[in-house]
Amino acid sequence: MIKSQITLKQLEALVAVVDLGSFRKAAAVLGTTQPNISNRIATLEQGLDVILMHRDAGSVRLTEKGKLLVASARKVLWGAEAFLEAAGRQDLVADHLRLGVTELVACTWLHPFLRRFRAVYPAISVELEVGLSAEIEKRLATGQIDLALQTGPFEHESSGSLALGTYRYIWVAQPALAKGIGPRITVANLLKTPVLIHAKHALAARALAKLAETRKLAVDQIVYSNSLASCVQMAIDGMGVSLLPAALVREPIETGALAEVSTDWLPKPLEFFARFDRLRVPLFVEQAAKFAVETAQARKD
Amino acid sequence: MIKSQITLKQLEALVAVVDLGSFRKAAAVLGTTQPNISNRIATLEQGLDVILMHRDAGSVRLTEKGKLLVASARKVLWGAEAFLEAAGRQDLVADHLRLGVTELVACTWLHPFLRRFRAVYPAISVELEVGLSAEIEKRLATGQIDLALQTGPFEHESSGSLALGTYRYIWVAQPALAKGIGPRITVANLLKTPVLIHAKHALAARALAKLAETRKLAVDQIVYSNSLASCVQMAIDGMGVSLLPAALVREPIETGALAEVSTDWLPKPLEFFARFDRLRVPLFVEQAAKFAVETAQARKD
DNA sequence: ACCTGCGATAAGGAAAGCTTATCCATTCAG
DNA sequence: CTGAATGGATAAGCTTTCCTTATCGCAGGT
Repeated sequence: MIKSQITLKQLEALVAVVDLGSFRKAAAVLGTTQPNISNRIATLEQGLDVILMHRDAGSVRLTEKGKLLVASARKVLWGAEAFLEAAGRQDLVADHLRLGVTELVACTWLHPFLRRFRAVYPAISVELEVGLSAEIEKRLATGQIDLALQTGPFEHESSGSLALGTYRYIWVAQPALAKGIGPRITVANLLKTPVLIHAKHALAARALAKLAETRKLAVDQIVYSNSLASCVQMAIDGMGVSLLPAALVREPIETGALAEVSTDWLPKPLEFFARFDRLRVPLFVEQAAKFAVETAQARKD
Repeated sequence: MIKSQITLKQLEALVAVVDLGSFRKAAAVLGTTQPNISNRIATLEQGLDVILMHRDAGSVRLTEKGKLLVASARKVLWGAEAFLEAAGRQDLVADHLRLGVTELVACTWLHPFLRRFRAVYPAISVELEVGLSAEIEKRLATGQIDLALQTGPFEHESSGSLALGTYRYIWVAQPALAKGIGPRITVANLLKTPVLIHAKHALAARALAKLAETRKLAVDQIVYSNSLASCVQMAIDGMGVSLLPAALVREPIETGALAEVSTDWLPKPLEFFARFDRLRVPLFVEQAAKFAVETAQARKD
């Protein structure tokens, strides 16, 4: 038995204030008024006989004890969310999923993934961020996002990591250009035409550069683009051959906008993972990671 | 955010009803009235749109979903208790500690242990049970007690287990009897007088029996007692020599009521452990186990 | 059939929780 | 230095929830 009138609402108010840095914002998010939040925090403090935060007009700074208690309060709320899940009422869990994905994910199965997630968690708003895998990893490590759908390898380990499958590369070019190059050629020949490649794919781009160096190949021009979609477009426009994940160019190949170029060399396939911090994150994030696995599997090619 | 007005009180009512098997008892324990409990459960059910239990006058049976949710509700409440602990307000956590101990513990450091525990958790009532180690282990395995202070070895593993130290045995007898036997003798000679031994100490009693068998020793009489205190008393009364944990006979030896008998054989020391189910139990049980370690250490001899 | 023990229900009152309106302190611009 | 803007505390009144007392209907045991 708990001989105290602490309330889930009070704990909710506490973490909202801490996360948003302001009573008024917390009130807005929780759908109530600032004085009410003020009251919940004050009641909590009185009930515990503890000062949770110093509020000098314009700033809210947690006390040491406050920091401790916020962490503990989060666990209680996750437990409550898990309870609602167990009751099959995910619709009553309203929270944010801060999601970071790479462009390849965004261009392939992100949409069906989000549909699936929203169907199960209609009340959870998704804050989406598309970026380079390295950027996303950094934000995951600093706790700025909850779930990362990104490519390996990683600098830091994360306590939760599910494999999403691999994505093979292919060389593609505008059909006219491809025909000019011929059916089955060597990379040596390929490099005599401009190459469009995604800079961020550290592995693929570096592997190609190393290959050119060790084999002492002549290189016409390599265009690095931070945007995969741009690579596809430039390839379609006939600017050169491009090394791209097969999944990304399936549609332009089917419509004849691009043609595959067979060569004697391809980089290792990309490996994708759903990553999160198992200790720091509510249950629905883990669930979202599982959805990602299923969605990615279904879309596999 | 939780878009539901589930309340800690509701969850508390739920687990109380399940644990006590009755709305009225739950009301009594939670310090309120039966209609109030009725209301809390009903409100919870309506809020979740779930039927938690069937109540045919005179019996309360959980539904399948109910069982699931009770487990989840417990976790939330443990989280809330942990929150109060983090706030340094253990006094606001009122619960039961169902404690099983062996007689040796009860006769040595149980009291200081309980004092220590009550000082930190004044609101937690302790339900104490003294029994044979095997009995206690069984009750721990079936979830009827939360914490066991018992001797190894164990039939089943438990997810939480802290070593409490070892207790060596010594042979003792009434001083007059001890003097008659002599200062340093063999077990062979010792067994010619009646031996008082604690049946439950499977290891010690069995070791002695085996020794007698392998060495083909003549045995006068072995008295098995399920009560350690009785062994001590019978030894003091001069009924024979007794093999007992040293800690238990320190006081009668100091007052001269008993004297140690040196022999060429002693069983292996008793090993004590504090055991609990880490997954099933609130935080204060783990804390209690730590107190047991410290208390046992302080009393070590 | 009767008594006993259980949970559900109804009605009134007590105690929260919430909102509107206002106040006071700090910060920053001009 | 001043005035607007921002952010939290406070007061008063109202709404809602929660809790208690009293009573009912339903089963099982005798």
